Amino acid sequence: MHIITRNHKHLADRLVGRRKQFTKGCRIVLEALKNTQGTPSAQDIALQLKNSLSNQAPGLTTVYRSLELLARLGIVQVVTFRDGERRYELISPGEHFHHLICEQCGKTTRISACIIDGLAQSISTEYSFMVKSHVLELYGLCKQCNDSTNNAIPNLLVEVS
Amino acid sequence: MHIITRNHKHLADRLVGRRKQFTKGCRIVLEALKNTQGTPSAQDIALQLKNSLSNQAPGLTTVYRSLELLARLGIVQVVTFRDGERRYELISPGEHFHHLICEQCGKTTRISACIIDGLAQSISTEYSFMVKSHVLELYGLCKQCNDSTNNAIPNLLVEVS
DNA sequence: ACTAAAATTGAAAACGATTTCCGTTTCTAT
DNA sequence: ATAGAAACGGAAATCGTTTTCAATTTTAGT
Ligand SMILES: [Mn+2]
Ligand SMILES: [Mn+2]
Ligand SMILES: [Zn+2]
Ligand SMILES: [Zn+2]
Repeated sequence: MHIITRNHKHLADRLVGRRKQFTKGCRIVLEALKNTQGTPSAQDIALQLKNSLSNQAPGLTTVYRSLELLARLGIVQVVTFRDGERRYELISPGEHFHHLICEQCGKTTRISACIIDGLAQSISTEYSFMVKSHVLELYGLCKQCNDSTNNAIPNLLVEVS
Repeated sequence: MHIITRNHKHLADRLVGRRKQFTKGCRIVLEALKNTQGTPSAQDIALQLKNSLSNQAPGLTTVYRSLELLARLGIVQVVTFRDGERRYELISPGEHFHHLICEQCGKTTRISACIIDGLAQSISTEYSFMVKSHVLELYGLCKQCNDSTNNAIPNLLVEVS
């Protein structure tokens, strides 16, 4: 906890609004996100903490509140896939990711490829809209699922919509 | 056998799949979508129908069921913005849209500009992932909101994150 | 260290969108 | 007309998330 406090001390200065402090709960949630790969939901995190920390684990409410703060601080990205559940992943401030989501096995893959550069410019001129952020998620089949599906039903159509 | 069939009717429904017919409820909901611009939620639609058709209006449950069928038929696109509420809009089969969402006034604009063409190909080769569909939504400020918030800076800035 | 004020915590309750249940109504085919 | 199948709709359930609020912990002033 000392390490994390030191590493993110600069963030503590920016705390404004409801949540004012970078608390132990936040530190624990941040730690959990660091140690987890994937894109867990708040309940995933709370459960994992309950399993690893038992009675020391922060409650679900605190997990939600911590995630909200971390997101506001810019070190957590909130992502929502088709099931509507909010999921969270660690980022560096200013960074963002997109995802490949397998519709069959549910596996998600972070990708940093971003296509916004030209688009934002053309949107700006065509619609007079200032793009400040964007969401891009790609749905389809991962290699394994695509292979196994093609074996069962050979030559399935390749549709890009 | 009648008793058993009746008691487990809901299970059988789930196995076979739900909606089978294009019913009056669907027709009414479809009509409502045609006459509405914007991207209404199921509750928006139900309320509007209640206002216009009074006791003839389909109930909220039927609105949900109709929207589900219309989406499955490919003539309704389901979109979810940051508030997580599902919204619906009419499309031609195979068609899809993206949106500009003003973070200040909430105005949304459909755009048909699509960036998937090159991306799906490069994703396929780099990640062996078959892209079948995608979600792209752009958040920012519409012209009016941008002008009123930064009247000091008349030029439209393009911030891409 | 003491103490009062401020902030955080978490269990329970509230919330809101969506889904499920199930009795009633409508449709369809004979 | 009749029976079986499907749809309807209101109530209840579900589920992720937020709010409430009393208790606890932390902070800041002395
Ligand atoms: Mn991007
Ligand atoms: Mn597209
Ligand atoms: Zn897969
Ligand atoms: Zn606006």
